Amino acid sequence: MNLKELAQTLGLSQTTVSRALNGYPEVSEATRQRVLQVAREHNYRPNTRAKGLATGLSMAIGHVIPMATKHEMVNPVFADFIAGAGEAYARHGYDMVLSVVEDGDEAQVYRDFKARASVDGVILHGPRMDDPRIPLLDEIGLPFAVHGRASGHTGAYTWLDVNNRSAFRRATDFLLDLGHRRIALVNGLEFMDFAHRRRAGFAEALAARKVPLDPALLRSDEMTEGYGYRAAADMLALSNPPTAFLVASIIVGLGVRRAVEEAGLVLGRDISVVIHDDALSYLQNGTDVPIFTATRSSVRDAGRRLAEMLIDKITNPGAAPKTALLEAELMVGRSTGPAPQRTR
Amino acid sequence: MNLKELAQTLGLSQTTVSRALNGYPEVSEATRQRVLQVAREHNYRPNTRAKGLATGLSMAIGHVIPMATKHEMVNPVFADFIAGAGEAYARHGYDMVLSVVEDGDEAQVYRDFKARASVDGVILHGPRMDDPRIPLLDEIGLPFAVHGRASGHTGAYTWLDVNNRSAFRRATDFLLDLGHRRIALVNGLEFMDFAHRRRAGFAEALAARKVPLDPALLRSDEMTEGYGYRAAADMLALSNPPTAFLVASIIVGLGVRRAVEEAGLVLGRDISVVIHDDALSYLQNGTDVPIFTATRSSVRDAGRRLAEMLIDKITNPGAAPKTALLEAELMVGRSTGPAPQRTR
DNA sequence: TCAGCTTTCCAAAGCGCTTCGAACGACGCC
DNA sequence: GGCGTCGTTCGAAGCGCTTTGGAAAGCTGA
Repeated sequence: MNLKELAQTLGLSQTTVSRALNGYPEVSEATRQRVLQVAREHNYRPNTRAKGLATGLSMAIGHVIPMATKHEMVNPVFADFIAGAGEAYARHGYDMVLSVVEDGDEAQVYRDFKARASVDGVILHGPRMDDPRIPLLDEIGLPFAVHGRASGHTGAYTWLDVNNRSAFRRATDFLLDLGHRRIALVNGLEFMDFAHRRRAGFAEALAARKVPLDPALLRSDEMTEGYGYRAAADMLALSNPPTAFLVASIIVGLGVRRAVEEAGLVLGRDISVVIHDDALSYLQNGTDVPIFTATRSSVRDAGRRLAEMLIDKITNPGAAPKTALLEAELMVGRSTGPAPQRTR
Repeated sequence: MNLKELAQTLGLSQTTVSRALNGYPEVSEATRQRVLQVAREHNYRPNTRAKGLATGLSMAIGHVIPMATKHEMVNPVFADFIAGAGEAYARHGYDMVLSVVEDGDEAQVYRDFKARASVDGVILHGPRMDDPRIPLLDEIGLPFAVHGRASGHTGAYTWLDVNNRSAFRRATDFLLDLGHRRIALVNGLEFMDFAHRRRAGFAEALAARKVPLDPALLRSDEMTEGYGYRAAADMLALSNPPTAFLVASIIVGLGVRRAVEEAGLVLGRDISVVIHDDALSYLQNGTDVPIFTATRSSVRDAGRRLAEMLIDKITNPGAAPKTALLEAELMVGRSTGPAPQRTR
């Protein structure tokens, strides 16, 4: 059933039917109701492509999923982010189109999106320090919103980020307050902007208390369980091991826990661990008392909000870019405790 | 730059340019080269919607992500499946469109996909026993391919599945061979087809050895870490606890391990655990020796293959539906060992 | 009654592409 | 020389929708 047929069965012109369906005022309430009624009966939906062609809008938003070629790793945080964004899109009638792409080929995908006019805007994931994609998108004129920020980029753009620096500063302070002095940072890849900021927050807190930062206690890699395990196992084997770990994600945290337990140590007594928790739906950090003490910020929520911000930007192209900086909650769980006395 | 402009700059008709770009034979090699050259220089890409409108194809494939309303849970396996499928789509010039939807509203999404002609086919995720979506898609005439199968559905359709029954039968046999007699099954939700088949394989193996199946050792729920923990903790507290666990996924397995270790038991010595491992990129089951003994089958690979199968079906609508049954590998890791003697 | 509004509806153009049917030379053949 | 054939190119219709610019009908007030 297309518009023409629908108009015929109604005995009206396409114009009137189209207007009735799209809420234009120049059609009487009576005919509008009649049109809506019959359209519903026939489960009529306007053809997306025809509508898009006529309006010049695609009512779709693109997400480019970069795939780390190194480990063929897909960021597990995506699933939840996209679930959140998807809710917002559904509410506003947008489709979500995904493009999985090898790490370097993103630029071409954005150019294609624009040239083929297949999306009205894109969400930029995993921004790096001084991310080249931001000027690129500005240049090709594709509206975008960034999940995170890109330090080093001057100029306004729409973004939503967790305050990673303050979160990790607070987490470090928390461990320092418990008496820990040898604190390890098991970070993500530090060319990623969020990891860079986390490290800054960590360093800041140590410096404020004049606690030296030991390079032997810094790790940075892709956030897998195996990485957490190896990093923690290595550092626990040091002659002067850390008493606490600050860990980039719950997945890495699971690896750290494995190493701790394999070393015969007890989490929350011998070794304290604070993670950053994205509140992933399938890896909840405990239901009652959190397993891990954590800086917490829902990535699904971030998806929802950032999608709204992008839609807003698309519908009001003139407005100044909006930004949102979310503070993470610091939730105390069972993985932290006072620093053990120096008897080990 | 659109076709009209491109044709003008070339001094050719749109027809000729279009034909040159789409590889039709009735254009001389000389002009074709010239057209390709100039098109490349201007980074020309045909407008997706216009092309789709003209051809009647959308060159897009839909994925509906059902979101369990109960726990707002998003299946973590998606990320990897989609990465695999995305590769195939990219290779064949298809876009991937995602729709996140609450558990019950899927039917409407499929109807919309068809009515709006926004996709050429869909991938069906997480089939249930006797899944109503299969007849629905048949009825509305939208090509589809199922990741998994739906027992109870007669009639041919395109699917790709892991042989869950044989995988779990073999895993159970493996544990039985090690002397285990009290084996617990920490399964997924059993109205899901895969979980149902796994349970069947498990029961089959026990029956073949005349080992009674104790209902107290059966659990079934959404596959989260917390579920694994609670299920294992509960069962370990029984007066007659299991010596081995057969676990639905690595995430659930992590929870089981937590419970085992919290009970002061050692994995692979006191308690054996076999998981099903989807080879998730961010939760690798060890790099060298697997942490968990596992039945293993890459879900990313499944995504890649099933996407190819669907594209094949879309391009050859006449052909009989293809199916693929993958055997999981049984990989021995460090989480299993001989059943402990009855001294505990 | 009639000009002047409103209200309600419509015909047709246009979005950017594909594709059918036809035109136009050039060529070979009888 | 006329005719069919082949290779190459083009004009124009059509995909399903929105939207502009009217037009017809109904109403108002002088």
